[in-house]
Amino acid sequence: MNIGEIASRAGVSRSTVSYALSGKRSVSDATRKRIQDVIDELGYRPNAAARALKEGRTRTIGLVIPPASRRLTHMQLGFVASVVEAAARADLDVLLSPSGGDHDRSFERLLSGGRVDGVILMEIRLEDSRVRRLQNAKLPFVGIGHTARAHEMCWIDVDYATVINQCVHHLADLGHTRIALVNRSVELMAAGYGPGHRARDGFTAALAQRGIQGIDLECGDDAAAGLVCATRLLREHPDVTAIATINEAALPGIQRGLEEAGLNVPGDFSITGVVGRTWAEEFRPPLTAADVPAQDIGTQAMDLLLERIADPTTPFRNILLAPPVSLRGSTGPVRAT
Amino acid sequence: MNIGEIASRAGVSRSTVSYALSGKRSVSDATRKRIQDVIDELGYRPNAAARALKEGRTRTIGLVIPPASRRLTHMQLGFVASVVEAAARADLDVLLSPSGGDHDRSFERLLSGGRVDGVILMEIRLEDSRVRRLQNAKLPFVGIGHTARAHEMCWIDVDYATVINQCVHHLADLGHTRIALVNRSVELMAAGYGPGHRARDGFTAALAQRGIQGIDLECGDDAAAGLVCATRLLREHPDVTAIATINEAALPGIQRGLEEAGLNVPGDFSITGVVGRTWAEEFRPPLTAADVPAQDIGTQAMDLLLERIADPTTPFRNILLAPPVSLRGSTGPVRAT
DNA sequence: GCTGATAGTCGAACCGATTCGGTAGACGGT
DNA sequence: ACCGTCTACCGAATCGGTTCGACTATCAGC
Repeated sequence: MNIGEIASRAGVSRSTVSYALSGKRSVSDATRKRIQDVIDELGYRPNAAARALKEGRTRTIGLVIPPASRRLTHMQLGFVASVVEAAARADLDVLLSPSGGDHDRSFERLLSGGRVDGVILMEIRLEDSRVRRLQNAKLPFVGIGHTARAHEMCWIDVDYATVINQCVHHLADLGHTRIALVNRSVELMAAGYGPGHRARDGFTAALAQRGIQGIDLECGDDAAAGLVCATRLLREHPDVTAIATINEAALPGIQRGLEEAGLNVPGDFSITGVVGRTWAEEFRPPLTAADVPAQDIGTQAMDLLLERIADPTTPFRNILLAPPVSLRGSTGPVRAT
Repeated sequence: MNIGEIASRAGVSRSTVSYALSGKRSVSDATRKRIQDVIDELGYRPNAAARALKEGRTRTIGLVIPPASRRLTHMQLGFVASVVEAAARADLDVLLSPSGGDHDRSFERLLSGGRVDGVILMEIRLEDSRVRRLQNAKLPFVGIGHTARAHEMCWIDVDYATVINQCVHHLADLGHTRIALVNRSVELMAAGYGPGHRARDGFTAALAQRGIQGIDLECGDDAAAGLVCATRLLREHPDVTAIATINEAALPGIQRGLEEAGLNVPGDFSITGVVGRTWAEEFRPPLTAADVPAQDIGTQAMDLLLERIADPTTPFRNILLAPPVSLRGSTGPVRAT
């Protein structure tokens, strides 16, 4: 069932049906009604591929998420949810591509001719070949995260350096002088994952500013790894009294590790995190954390993308967010010994 | 840049380029190489819309998820992740449609001509108009969940009735005689959300079988609601000593409520849940729960869908899973008074 | 040397929409 | 009566692939 079928049943030409639907030219009320009746009766829906072919756009955007094997953090989930919601508001569909590596077939297809009108890229590494390939494909795209060369693309990102810097200052203000940074996984760090490296930079800078010492740890992205990491930290560095982390997924495990070691939070030990807003409250005790407005970030990424799709020649815009640290129950003054 | 451009640069006809790429007719090695060189040089990729138009299929499936406003449970997230992964393995793309209601534009687009080859539908209600609309559109689809009329469609589902029944029996075995069911939200129940109603049925049946009494509660799908729900339960029904719940999202709040009331789990109070596998371990204490194999379910849903796409006339298959209750640390014998 | 099979290629039709140019008829102004 | 303007509609081209039928050249079999 195609537009020709509708046209012949309504006794008009195909172009008239098209104009009746799009309203781009005038069609008499009588004709329009006749056409609409036929359409309603047959349940006709215009073929999306044909329309996309002719119009040269698909009204679909691609969203590149971390590979399915890796569980999304709450923050990433917030990004995905808000991008999807923003796309729905703009009457756009979202094509999901779970791909991290270079030669991911799903990513290949995204690049392929006219599959999507634009792409939002998540979990970007400092050196990320996907960026170059999107540029080569001349596909408008926006990053949630950015590469080492900030100027080469349009992005929105959390300022992990500043955020971790603030966390360390907060802990130092409370008297902590031995602080550990629990970073993302060894693999991600080795792959040059931006937030991890920027967090490390912010951590090192803050330590220097306060003249205190820190332990820099990498930790797998799940609760089990967090438990192992916390346990080892307490054993190998018993003088550490606080953790700052950007590793959301490890947090429950870190907490469990502290608990199993008989440490009370915040009485004996302090933790700060960087987590999606609304999630910090779900910890016990509620987590002192930089509350990342994941909803806003997804929405703004979508806005940036729409802008680029509308006019691909606009200069790249970069948005860096450094949400302040919200004080909750997981940090306190260092215990008097 | 289209196939004609490649053809003329390689000095062959468009059809030869097509055959060189698809391999459906023989092309001499020399010609194939010449074509491939031009393609590599120009970075040509066939237009997806044109191919879809001609072939009559898009190699894309639609995944209907709950509206973006509602946060996905871990279990649902597991479904999404595994469907996406399974689709990637089958070289299919996934189009996301966040839609619960009837007249969701994103769902409309999914139905529209040839947008997707098939659909996986999540969070199905006992009466769900989307099912009828997919049937009318003659679009192959598979439900993760099912309607009141089990025979009308192809689906895979968790047997919430049996699972909750088992939970209650387990609690009763431990001596609990006042058990509360914490169900999903009032809104979902009112909308006829299947798992909620089936869980209630299983709960009622188990109570009758054991000759004990229960409290049937509805609870919003987040931690805050869980806290409120638990607090009120303890106040209004102080004789209750155990909770069985299918409400994953409320669990952290329920735990907090018990904790704030000074109740020790499992010493004073027991909890059982129905949660995505791997998540039960992340609770403190680890949650006695029916571990839903969300990964398998997504994968199997995909298999069912591929089967239906390949042959839409196959009889509907229905798969009902009742994962056994895994004993962990959140249930124990009722406290001697 | 004739026939038949096969490999390699081309041209044209086709998928289902959109859109441009054209035209018939109605209507108003002069 | 003539011209210009609008409205309402039609026909054909077009988007970029795939695929069928046809054609040529080559080679084997007899």
